[in-house]
Amino acid sequence: MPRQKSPKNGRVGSSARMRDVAKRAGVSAMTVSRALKEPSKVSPEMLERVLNAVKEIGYLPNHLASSLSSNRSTTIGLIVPSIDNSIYTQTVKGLSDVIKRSGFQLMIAESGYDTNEEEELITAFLTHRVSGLVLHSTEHTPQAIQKIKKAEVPVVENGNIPAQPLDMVVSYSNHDAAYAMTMHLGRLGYKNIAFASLHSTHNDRSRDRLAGYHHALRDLGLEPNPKLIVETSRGLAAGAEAVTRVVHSVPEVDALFCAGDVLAVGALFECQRRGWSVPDRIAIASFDDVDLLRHVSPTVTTLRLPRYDIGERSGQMLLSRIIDGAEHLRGSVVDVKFEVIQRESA
Amino acid sequence: MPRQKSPKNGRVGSSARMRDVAKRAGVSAMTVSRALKEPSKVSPEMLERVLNAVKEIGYLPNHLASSLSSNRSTTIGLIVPSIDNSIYTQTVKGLSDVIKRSGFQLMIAESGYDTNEEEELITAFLTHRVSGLVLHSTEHTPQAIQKIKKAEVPVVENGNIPAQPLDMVVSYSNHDAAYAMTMHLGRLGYKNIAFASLHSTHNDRSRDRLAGYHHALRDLGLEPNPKLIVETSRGLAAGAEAVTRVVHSVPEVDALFCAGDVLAVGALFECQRRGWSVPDRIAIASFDDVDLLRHVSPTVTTLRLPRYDIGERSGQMLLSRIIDGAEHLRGSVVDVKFEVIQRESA
DNA sequence: GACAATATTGTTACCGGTATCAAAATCCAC
DNA sequence: GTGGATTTTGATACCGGTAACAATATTGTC
Repeated sequence: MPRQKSPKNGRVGSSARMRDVAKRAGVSAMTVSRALKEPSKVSPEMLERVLNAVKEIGYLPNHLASSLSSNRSTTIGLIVPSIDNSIYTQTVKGLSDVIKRSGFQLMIAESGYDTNEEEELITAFLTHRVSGLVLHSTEHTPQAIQKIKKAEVPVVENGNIPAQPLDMVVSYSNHDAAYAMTMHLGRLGYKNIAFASLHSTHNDRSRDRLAGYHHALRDLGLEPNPKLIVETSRGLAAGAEAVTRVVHSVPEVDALFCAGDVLAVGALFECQRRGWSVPDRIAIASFDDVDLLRHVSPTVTTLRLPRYDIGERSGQMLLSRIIDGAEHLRGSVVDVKFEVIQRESA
Repeated sequence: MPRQKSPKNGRVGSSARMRDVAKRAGVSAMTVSRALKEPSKVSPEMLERVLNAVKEIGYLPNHLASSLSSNRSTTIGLIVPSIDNSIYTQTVKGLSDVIKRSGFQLMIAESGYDTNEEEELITAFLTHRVSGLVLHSTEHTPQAIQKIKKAEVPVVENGNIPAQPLDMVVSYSNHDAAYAMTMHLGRLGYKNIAFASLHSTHNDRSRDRLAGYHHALRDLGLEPNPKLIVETSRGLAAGAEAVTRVVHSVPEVDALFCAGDVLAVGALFECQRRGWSVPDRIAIASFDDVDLLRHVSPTVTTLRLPRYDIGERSGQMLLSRIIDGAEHLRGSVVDVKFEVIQRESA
């Protein structure tokens, strides 16, 4: 009779093991495992005995052991540039809502718009054996790319449509969106359209937006003017500053396209302080449809980007790959729709 | 000579194991483990050989195996009522910044202000063997409490100062904060102070805020008037609605304390639409110092709650318990400071 | 009622690390 | 140079599950 295998005396009262449940139910550990994971493979009476024992003992399965043994985990890693930026939180929520339904857990980390930081986080996630990754970025270090390829983990990139996707992509095109809004302003008759962007993020998203702006100017037959391009930082104050600077260098400016964050609101407040009529003195357009833009006066013309949907779609595709092994999704690029929302400010 | 123990043919190219590194470096697996975890316990030349082998093979340690074997994990679970509410994201960032430095990972989930949902998430986190929990809530189901106690996991509660803490607490007092702001309004001479709160969250936080408001009225010698209390939903529109409703039922109202979310901004916009002067016709005060409140005109009087600090402090205390076994922290309650920020709106 | 097919349960080895203790190497003082 | 203390390395069992296969029970068919 093999006595207690583990002579460990310090077993914490906390964690009952599967074999404890098994003993209590008078079955083997394997039957317990099956009862919990594939109830259909177990006879009804066994199932009941096991479930009772689980409840009596207060057994909590150990996901670490389970994942290690079965070589599959139920965690998904998400890396966003910034955790406290409302732009990303909607996407996070979309993703969270989807994967929660499948019993997956989300590991979230923040890269601070830094690809080296991102690489470290990817490494950390891989050591935790996440079964999928969502990267709200389309720029990565070569090492990061290599590690991901080697780990053979499905990945979704968000935030832009990259020229060379890592794997799957769900995003709008920053180029196309900026192009659409600039064209919209041009068709409304504005001739001196300024462009404000965030200098803190010299990434492909900013560059593509700027390219879209230039592309639209060309198609509109307008002369690009470097003085109409303002780089600024984040926040309401920065939006105000953008107005000040562009008006100072180009007094005849008649429209300002704020391509990021809440810049447009800051710009609008600055115009109100100056007593300027928007859009008569200067039109204002924004990039993201934050709630606020509908409630200020005048209401602000902007782009509607389906940020929640992007998270949701990303989650669905990732889970299809992980759970159903949907290999046909490998490398697919979903270019989601956006639309220009015309309001009072332009 | 024991040949390859595992006859498994389908080893994915992805994951080299510690023993692969060991073989390459010509040492035992145990030496590799020590070289990576406790380099001081290994001779310099061994260390170098191991690190080279790690690099050559591209070895990524397996945290699942490590945690299982050592019976300690490096993940921390965080449950917030809502992922996309900016109020919580600052706390999340504070926590994230701290634990990232220690190499811990954050698992984040959203309870939707529902204690049953919270219980499920707590269970899920415990199956993942998180080494600590942060709950942005102070109300829990009895089962949730029981599971946490049984698992013997350190916990930090945020969001309020509960009468009966689960373990550690880092928060401001909702009662005291609402009391302070109401007293402030009273001392400024306002007599008919209305109170707007969120009906969607019938939790202890809302109740304590209301209690603080009543307490202050009593101390100010003001008669409480049920008609001055408005319950509303979230968002800017709700703030506007609060103004409309309270003015309709109590025309002589001279101050509105918006105890949540961005209600105050919505209320302010509504006043602007009506052409009312703030604070002459009606004063407005808010509960949280969101950036916006400093940029609208008039600027809005509010409370400054150290939300980032709360996350930071929570992380520090949790890590002390986990890493240093700082048992003296068990049950400690940190009542963080807040302050009234007087601006133009009151 | 006999036998093959199927469903149910159990046994054993292993997932990839680490705790523990034993063995070997190195150090130090006298 | 010797013996004991200390440091460095290794062998082995085990963490708590599951895959794979074996053993047993049940079912269906003619």
